Amino acid sequence: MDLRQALNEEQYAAVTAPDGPLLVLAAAGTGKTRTLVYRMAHLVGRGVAPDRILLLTFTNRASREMLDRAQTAIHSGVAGLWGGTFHHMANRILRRHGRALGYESDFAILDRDDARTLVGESIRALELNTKEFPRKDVLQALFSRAANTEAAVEDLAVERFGNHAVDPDAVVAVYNRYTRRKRELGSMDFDDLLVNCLRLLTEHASVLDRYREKFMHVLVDEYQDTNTLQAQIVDLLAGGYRNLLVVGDDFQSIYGWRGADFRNIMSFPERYPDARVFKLETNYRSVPEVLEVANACIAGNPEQFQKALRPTREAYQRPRLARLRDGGEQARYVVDLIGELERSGYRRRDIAVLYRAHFHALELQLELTRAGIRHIVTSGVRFFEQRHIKDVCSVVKILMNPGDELAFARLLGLLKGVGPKTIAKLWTEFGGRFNAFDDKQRATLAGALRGEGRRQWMRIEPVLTAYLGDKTGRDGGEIFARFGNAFYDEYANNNFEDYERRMEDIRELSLHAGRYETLDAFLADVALLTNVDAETDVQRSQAEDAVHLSTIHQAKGLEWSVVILIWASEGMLPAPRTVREAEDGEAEERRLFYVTVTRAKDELCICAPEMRRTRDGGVMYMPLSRFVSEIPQHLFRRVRPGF
DNA sequence: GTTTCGGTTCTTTTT
DNA sequence: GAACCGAAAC
Repeated sequence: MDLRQALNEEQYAAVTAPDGPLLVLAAAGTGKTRTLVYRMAHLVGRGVAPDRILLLTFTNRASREMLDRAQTAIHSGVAGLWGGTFHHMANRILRRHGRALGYESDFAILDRDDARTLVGESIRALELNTKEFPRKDVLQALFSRAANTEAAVEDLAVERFGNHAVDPDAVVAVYNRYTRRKRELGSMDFDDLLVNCLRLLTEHASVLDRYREKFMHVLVDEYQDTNTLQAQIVDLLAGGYRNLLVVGDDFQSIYGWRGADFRNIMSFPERYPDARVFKLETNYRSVPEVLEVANACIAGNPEQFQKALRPTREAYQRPRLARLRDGGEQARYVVDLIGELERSGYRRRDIAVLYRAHFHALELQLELTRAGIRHIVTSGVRFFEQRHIKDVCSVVKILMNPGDELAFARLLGLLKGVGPKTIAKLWTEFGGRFNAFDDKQRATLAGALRGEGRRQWMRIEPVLTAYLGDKTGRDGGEIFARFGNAFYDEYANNNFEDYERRMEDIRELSLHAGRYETLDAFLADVALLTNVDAETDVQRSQAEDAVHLSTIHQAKGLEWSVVILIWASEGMLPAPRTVREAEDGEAEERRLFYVTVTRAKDELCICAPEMRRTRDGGVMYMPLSRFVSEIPQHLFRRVRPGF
């Protein structure tokens, strides 16, 4: 492997840097992934065993991509290297050592939907479910924010609801109850994974020492999007050998609302005074005209590292700026544009349409369908959070973990004539554990049901007992098929319009589960794999030659020949709520615009409708997004579609 | 007493 | 859609 040949000067310096803390400031499109992959290869080449390396990434997709590429680059392979998201790593450590904090190794992970359910239950139990009191999803978001910023729930409640008629103490009461319920269920939500991992490393020196010793090298991708918990975890883990490499770009920090603090990357040199700093500024991705727009955009956020993206590509043409009448005209314009691009040689898979929020794309989806243009939407609903997926997973969950109240409730709730009351009564009667192997419990359950619900249950029961009977575990996917045949096929057919698609999902799930050695291992992953679908979207759009539709957030780390941004209008981008409520809202929204621009290799087209129908039937005029109008207009090519 | 159904309202971003 | 509420149906 010839590093000199594979890398430019900047990258080579970072890849071959000696041990010790390293900060790589990698602007968009400058070969950041490449640098990380080759650094891993370099370390292994120098004799570091792969299992002494920890690679922390922001998404599962990024982790997989890097490990795949490293595998190719290194002849001896990277088997044993720990790679994944912070949540994955925390999960792995906590399964092993969580007992020190009072958790069993088979603790359940609550996904967002589960967490919301528990919060809702707490609100109800405290009889706070009035019109004035915040809804469960609002409070769940607030609790999450508190965890990720290490703030007190009470402070956030005062800040958020102080001048409304909401009592902060009541919010705290809900929080306490929610926390207690989580403990009762022996479960953790996403945030607990991080919080508890940090606690474990802080309070249990033996655990900390073990991992400090293990991880001789720690590499962190997208460091600008780490929050305080994650930064502390990294500092602790790397605290022994101090071989810490962090890569990031403060200008692509777009997760502030989730507690990410780009000051982590700004202050890295202060926390590690001996850190070497490398800058990657040579951009290989985009044509100069696109980079000019990106550079002009940076100027809007003066308090950040000012850096310039240096182009390497030939001059091409300026990005288009299309001012359109309304969403309908925009949708038709995008369809026409795609046709035009296809005629000039682009494939559909080279094209992405990006937007701030999922609902911005609704109109366009209809128009694309009407025009027969294949497209793939990276949807807002995570694969494993969809109802039908959670329904069939509940069968496996209750089998593996008899104390999983949420799974029990979900499964029984599918039966005709069974509602919350019946479920609660049974659960109490069972003493908080349902063991499908227990004949008496099964008899009680069957006895409590009548009519159609009972008939349905009698068909489900053999699926459970058969599973426990033969203890297969190996062919994990089988149980989904059996449950489908016995009950869910019919249920789905009666309850879902898009029955076909959902059953297809379940077959897919069954295959996926079958790839795991045990169902336990599958379950441990399920909650964290919420994005399985989104991460295969890229491959799907490639394979099916489809236009890719995605939020800007989910486009992070990706690139396309052609990027079309829709709704670059005030009121849509920036999102008004962020500007209003978040401290650095406008700056972060500007970074979002920057991320959009820097995804484009050849063509960038910015669409900005002038009008939008309001709910009450009126019409709202929308100026051009401030992020577009603050940029020198001669950098754009104005287009006026002729209608 | 429970469940189910129908009408209404709102929709930022996600591990 | 999906979350919520109130009314109808079982």
